[in-house]
Amino acid sequence: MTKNQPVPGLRERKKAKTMASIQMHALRLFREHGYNATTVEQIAEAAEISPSTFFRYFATKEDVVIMDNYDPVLIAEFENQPPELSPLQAVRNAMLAGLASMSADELDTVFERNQLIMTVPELRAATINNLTQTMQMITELVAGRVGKPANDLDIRLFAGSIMGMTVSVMLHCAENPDASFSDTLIKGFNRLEAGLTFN
Amino acid sequence: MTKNQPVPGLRERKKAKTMASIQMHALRLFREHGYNATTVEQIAEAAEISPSTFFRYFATKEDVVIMDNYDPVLIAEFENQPPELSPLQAVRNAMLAGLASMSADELDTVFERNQLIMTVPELRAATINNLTQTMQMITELVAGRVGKPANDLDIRLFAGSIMGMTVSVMLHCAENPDASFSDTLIKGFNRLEAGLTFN
Amino acid sequence: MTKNQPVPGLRERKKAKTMASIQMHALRLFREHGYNATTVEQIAEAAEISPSTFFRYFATKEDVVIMDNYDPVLIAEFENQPPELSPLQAVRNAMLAGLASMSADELDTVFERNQLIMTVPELRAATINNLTQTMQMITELVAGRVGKPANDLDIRLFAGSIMGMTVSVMLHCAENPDASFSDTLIKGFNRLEAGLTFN
Amino acid sequence: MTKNQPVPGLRERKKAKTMASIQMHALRLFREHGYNATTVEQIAEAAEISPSTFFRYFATKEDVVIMDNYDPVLIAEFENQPPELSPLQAVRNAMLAGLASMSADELDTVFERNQLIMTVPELRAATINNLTQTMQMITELVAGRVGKPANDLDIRLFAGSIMGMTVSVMLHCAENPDASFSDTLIKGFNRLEAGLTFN
DNA sequence: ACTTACGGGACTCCCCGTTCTT
DNA sequence: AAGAACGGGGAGTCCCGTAAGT
Repeated sequence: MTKNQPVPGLRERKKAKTMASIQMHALRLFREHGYNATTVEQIAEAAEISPSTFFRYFATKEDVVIMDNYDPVLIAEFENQPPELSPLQAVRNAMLAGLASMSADELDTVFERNQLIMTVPELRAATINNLTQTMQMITELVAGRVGKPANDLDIRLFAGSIMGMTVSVMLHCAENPDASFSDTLIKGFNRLEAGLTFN
Repeated sequence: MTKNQPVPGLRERKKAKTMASIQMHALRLFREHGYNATTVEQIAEAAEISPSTFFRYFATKEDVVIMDNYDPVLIAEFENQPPELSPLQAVRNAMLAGLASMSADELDTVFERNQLIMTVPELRAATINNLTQTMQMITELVAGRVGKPANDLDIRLFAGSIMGMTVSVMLHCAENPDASFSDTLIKGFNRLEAGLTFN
Repeated sequence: MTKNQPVPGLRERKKAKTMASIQMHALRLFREHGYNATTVEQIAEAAEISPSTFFRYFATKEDVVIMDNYDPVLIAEFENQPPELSPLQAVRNAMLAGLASMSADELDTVFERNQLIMTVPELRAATINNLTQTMQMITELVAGRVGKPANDLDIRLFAGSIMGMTVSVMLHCAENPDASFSDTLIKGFNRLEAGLTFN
Repeated sequence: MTKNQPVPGLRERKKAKTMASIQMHALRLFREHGYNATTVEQIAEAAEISPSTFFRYFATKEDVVIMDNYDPVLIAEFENQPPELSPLQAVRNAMLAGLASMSADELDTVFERNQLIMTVPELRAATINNLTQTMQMITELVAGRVGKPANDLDIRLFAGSIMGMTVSVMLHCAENPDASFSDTLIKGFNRLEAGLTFN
């Protein structure tokens, strides 16, 4: 299975390039004219593809903003966490490691996307829904760790709370552009760990 | 405007009746044919109104499922909570009191809607987004209690975590029809209070 | 019920006018560029409406060509036929009377449409399907006349044969522009009456 | 090209097998989810081919249902009919002989397809259109028999009437699953021969 | 006040041509 | 050379909102 890695195939690369091109043009148009005011047709034209090709790459207009490759990274990092960590600590470390592995450029994009997402209601809804799925994956990994079934209530509550906290972090960073994503996230985990008390 | 509260006025009542009728027919159609397969036109026809009237009562198709009157209840209950309670306890008690104030019939409807919501992705997204707004309100109330601004990070993290936990509860109750909403919610708050640890 | 006739309502008239306009522009474009080469968007633009409005008036692109008001005329004429006529004669007379009631202009349009229909395979298929429904109606009327149920095999065979013969007439007239529709139809009925023999 | 008829060649057989497989899966999916609700992509996946390969075997989605090999059989049988028969009798015998040459299994498939075809409007339209072409062929053969040009009106009327009658037979058999195809067809020809009279 | 007409955009699917791969 | 992937483009459906009628 180590084959196929070095040569991703001419086709794959072109596909990835097209996808990136669509995303780039879309984000630019969103920035310039707003999300709702930009039509798929315009994006398609800018990216020099047909509207139907757009939908071949992204199932919905929202997906251009929502989609990322954070999940596999997150999973990989999580599985690297030493077993002596509590589940909460393991998730925290995995998320931070995921962020740390990004280049400055990537982080900038993440930031801009976050801005957009938190501003446009539809996008926010879609993202949160997406996060739910991410958390479902976390659920399964954590379940493995603590030896419980994935549909266990406690595990679910655990994952849901982290998700909700993360949304708060995203909101906060969208409103406070100077705030560091990582730092804010750390604070969030700390508060969860402390039982959400106010001193 | 001499009309008083107890008699909401004939016009108001008719409006409420129409709204309830739309909702009833819509939920029935969703149950029978699925959410996406049911068009607004079909709902309008079933409720014997025109499609445009539908949009006078509900801004979007989603709203038929989403809309509820839980928010004002929640606020009222929250403001009744004694100040010696911690914010977490106050929110918990308010939510439970809100649930307790419902009739068995209302609870049934809530249950059915919850089932639908958690099954259909669009509805789930919309609901969670809606919950975000509810939590925004909670945020403000809690801010008043603890004497911090509403956009304070800690308050936000607090509200977000509760929201995420609540989503987990809704998901769990949708999958386990026998589970009690209140009981599950209590467990959720307990876990938050305990710092999301696994013994 | 005699009301509403003299004043068809401003709305109705506008609707009828829009419909006629769409049909006119569509047929012109089909004539100029061909049926398949003409897109709905072009028709919409020519008729100064939006594409979605087009589909409000005609369920499919084919329907612009197919739709006519011949059926109610046919029914009315059929019911006027004296009962001593054989079913075959009654249908023949009704069809001929329907044709005779048209103005020269209308007949021209019918001719042009017939030309188009028989040339474009999709249109032909749709028309024949449409004819099947017309014949279904004939079936019911004839059933009433001869005192048999509408799903009786003999009645069906009767209606089907007439339909098939009619298609032949349409085809023949499309290829021979000088042939009279009525005359050819009469010949068709005569042959059916004679048992499709060749002397 | 020394290969002979009895052994159609390995490649041909594989092609036929793929074709049959596509058809089988398609009909199953149509039965289970309906014609319109089934996409070509789903059929392709079920038959384990790519969507584009689907279109290599069948020009359109409709063709999966429509296509049969009845035409060449019909022609062969027709040419075997003794010249003393009337054209109507010759066609009837040829059609019946075609049916008689089928195995019970084949007849079952024909039946099921007929059911589907008569139920779904698009398929019905396409089939009838297809029949028109079959009748065009009959036309030519009959023209040869009676010594007239193929575009002769009488010949056309002859063919059209038979086609229409056949559609009625198909419709009737679709609604009455117990009816024998052959018997019903015989009745149809008898009525045509008798001049479509009612006792 | 309630309905109808209509616009427009998202999205799906069919079908076909071209290009790439094996 | 066969077959798969990729892409284009048009038909058609539905949602939702605005404007104009009644």
